[in-house]
Amino acid sequence: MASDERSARPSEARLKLLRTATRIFYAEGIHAVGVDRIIAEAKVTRATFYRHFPSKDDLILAYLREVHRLERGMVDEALAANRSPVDPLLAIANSIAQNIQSPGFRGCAFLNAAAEYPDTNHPVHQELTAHRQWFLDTITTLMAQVHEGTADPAARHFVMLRDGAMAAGCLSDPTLVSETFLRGIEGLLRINSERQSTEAAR
Amino acid sequence: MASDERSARPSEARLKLLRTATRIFYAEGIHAVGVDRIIAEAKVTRATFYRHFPSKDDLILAYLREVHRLERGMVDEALAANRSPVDPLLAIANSIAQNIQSPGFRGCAFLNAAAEYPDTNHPVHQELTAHRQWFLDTITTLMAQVHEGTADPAARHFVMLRDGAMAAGCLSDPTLVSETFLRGIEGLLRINSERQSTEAAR
DNA sequence: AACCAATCAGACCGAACGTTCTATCGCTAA
DNA sequence: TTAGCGATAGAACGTTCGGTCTGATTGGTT
Repeated sequence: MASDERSARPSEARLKLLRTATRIFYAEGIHAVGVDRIIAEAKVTRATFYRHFPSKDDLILAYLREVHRLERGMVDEALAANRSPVDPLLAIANSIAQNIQSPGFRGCAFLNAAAEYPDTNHPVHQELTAHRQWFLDTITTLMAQVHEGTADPAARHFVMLRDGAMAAGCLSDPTLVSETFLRGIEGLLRINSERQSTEAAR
Repeated sequence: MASDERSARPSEARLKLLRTATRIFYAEGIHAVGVDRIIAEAKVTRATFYRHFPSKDDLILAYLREVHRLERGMVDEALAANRSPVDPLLAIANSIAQNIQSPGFRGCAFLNAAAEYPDTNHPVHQELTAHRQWFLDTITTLMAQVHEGTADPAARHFVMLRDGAMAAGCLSDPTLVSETFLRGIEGLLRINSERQSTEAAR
């Protein structure tokens, strides 16, 4: 039965739409680009667009989910090549640093979206909040394997450095930002490994 | 001569416009709010608006300059009560932490603007870049009084933590974010003070 | 051959966008 | 008093916004 393809139905047009939207939304912002622009660059008609996405908001959500999928893939790669417990964290940090230095880097898609959708009840805001929670949870789990006692604050520290690096990466020299970020992560992981002795005095 | 008031001419209407724009732009974003909304809430007519601001972009620039003025005032306060060299840095960090926890906090106005105006040639982008450079320079100068050798990377580290804290402050628990931020700053300043002995081996 | 879903082409909708216009009002200086 | 000027009010500009609708054309399945 060839008609039973509801699991594998990428629908060429939908793919083009999503690819185009991802590129333009990330590069130029969400409110700044209209539906006309996207269907023009995707070489697709209005009717086709509204067949696949009931509204622009649905396309925006699909865009964020696509970026989430890509980032999750990056994390999974770092997880797959895990030798010692701290390696995945360093691998993720290196991946972030590499991302910042890559051409066309425009910051964190989710932080950018948060700036445009401050209303916490808006689906877009909730989508990005969910992504951030997933990332924090992932880092916390990894951090717990380095030092259980301070996993939570250490993970929050990691994410804070990441957020700062991603935010500043396209506003000043990406190389310097990456260096600062990696130095910060190294320091964080070093302190977290050494803390066992000093923390006992508290 | 009462006509010679070109230095002190706030022009009630202009003040209302700027105050309203600052409040709404910061709370809801820039592209998301139109001129209609601002003149309605400021209780001012279109003609009056366009008398004081040639275009919406000019109002946006005035908004950013206003926020810059406020932040500069905060830094000046921290500078005024300087006892030891590290005190101003801690005062600034505390002020940031307090800001994050204050009601209505919506992140960094300049990072939010950067998300909406990625074009580096746009006046708005250049305005926020100038602000960020000023802040980095300020922190670098202060950091140089703690330890000259590592002032530059330490200042970048400080700013990165600030950016991360400001970005995340309205996306998760502000109290936790503030704590994480202050812990990070404390660690940074402590390391920077202790580094003299360990850095010699490099 | 007949069908059906997807795509295309493009006119069309009301609303909102940033901006300009005309005209009136109220104050102050000459 | 009057001339001038900034603020007021509000209609209107043309464009773009997100979204709908009609109708023709395609291409694979039955």
